[in-house]
Amino acid sequence: MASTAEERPARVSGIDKIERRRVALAESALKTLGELGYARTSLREIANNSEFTHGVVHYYFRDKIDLISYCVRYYKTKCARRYDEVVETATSAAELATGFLGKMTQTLVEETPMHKLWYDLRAQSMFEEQLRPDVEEIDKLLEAMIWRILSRYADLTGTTPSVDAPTAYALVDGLFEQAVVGYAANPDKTPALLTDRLMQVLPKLVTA
Amino acid sequence: MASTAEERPARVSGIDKIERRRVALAESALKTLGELGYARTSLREIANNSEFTHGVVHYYFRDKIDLISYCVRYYKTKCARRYDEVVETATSAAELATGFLGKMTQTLVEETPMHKLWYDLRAQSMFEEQLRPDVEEIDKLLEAMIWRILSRYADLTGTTPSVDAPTAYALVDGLFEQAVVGYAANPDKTPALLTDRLMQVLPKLVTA
DNA sequence: GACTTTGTTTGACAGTTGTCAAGAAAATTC
DNA sequence: GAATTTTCTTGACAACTGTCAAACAAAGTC
Repeated sequence: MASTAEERPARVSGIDKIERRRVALAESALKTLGELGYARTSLREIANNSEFTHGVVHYYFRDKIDLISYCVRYYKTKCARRYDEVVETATSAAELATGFLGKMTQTLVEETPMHKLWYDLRAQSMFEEQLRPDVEEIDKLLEAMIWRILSRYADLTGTTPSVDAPTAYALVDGLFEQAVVGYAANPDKTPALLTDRLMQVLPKLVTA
Repeated sequence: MASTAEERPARVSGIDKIERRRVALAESALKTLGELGYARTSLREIANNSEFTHGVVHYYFRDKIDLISYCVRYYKTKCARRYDEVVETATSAAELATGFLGKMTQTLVEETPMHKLWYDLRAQSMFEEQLRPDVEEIDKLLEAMIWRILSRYADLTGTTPSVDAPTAYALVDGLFEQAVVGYAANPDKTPALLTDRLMQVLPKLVTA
């Protein structure tokens, strides 16, 4: 839903320009959102932390939800393919596991604000209906992502997944969310703990 | 942290009265918070949905965080012992499993707002440091709760848990959170799905 | 029954929020 | 290079926020 794009009589090159402006705004907004969270982030705060004025935000986005919604969808396109390379290039189960866990702890550490924001927005979507379609879409993407990994893992070990895709996603996501929440209090040990726990769990998700 | 209780020169009976008032305020606040979520709930909204005026809120709580903090701790005392009876009375693994799952789907359905609020607050705690100690405490309580169930389950099946307590909690919590988020969109099928998925997973958390 | 303590109401404050509109500036078109 | 369209700035608005304090009511104390 939302995010009006067409409706402007401008020439073709203008649409691209508008889209690029939108992306710039979204990137700036995501930075602020990641730091402050949904509840504490205002349009003015977003504008202040960017090179734009608060009026511009309203020129490119109908309202706040439109902006957030756009941000969420923009963000999704950058993250759900994170493990694709690992899945495609791994030639053994161990290689896949270490590659997967390496990338996962890496994004946990390097993109903490984005993950915090994601769990925040998913929680908000329980109260704000307008966010629900976007959140649902991302959840599906992430579920598919986990499923690709697990399928490949099963292939490489000569086994088959012993849980369905939604279950696998919920389990892995539970561990990852725990790590994201715990990372603030304990940034040193959390990545290793996550790795350890996923290593414990992964073999249990397949059966010979 | 927070929630000033002593510091009042009142007589003993007065403290109880104050505490009872606090509880009444907290219960009212929890109702509103559960419906609207943390971000959209203001002190005035809380007061409006109660028999009190917004001034009273400030008479019993130093500020907003103090109130929320109190609410969270009050809420926790009512929920982390939810499965104790089932754990103590079950005489077989099957009985324990069905009892546990029954209670879990029941609370999912009957106390949805509270669970939504919990996940919301946990997300907020990533951005609001003052909430962190309370959230951490509840998380520990819930972890212990899950661990009691899993231990008993292992006893009754003559096995031992194959994952540690934080892992078990993260896995079960992942499934439950998925159910809470999904419940809004699909209240009919979600409880059954949760039951099914937990039934798949539970046996995998123990080894002979 | 006067007096003090405790509890509550009410109204106000300063700040912030999302939203919008009028007009300046820049870009584009002819 | 004038006219027009697109982009941006600025300032304003109404509503809402957390907080507080002064006036008021109730209860308890001597």
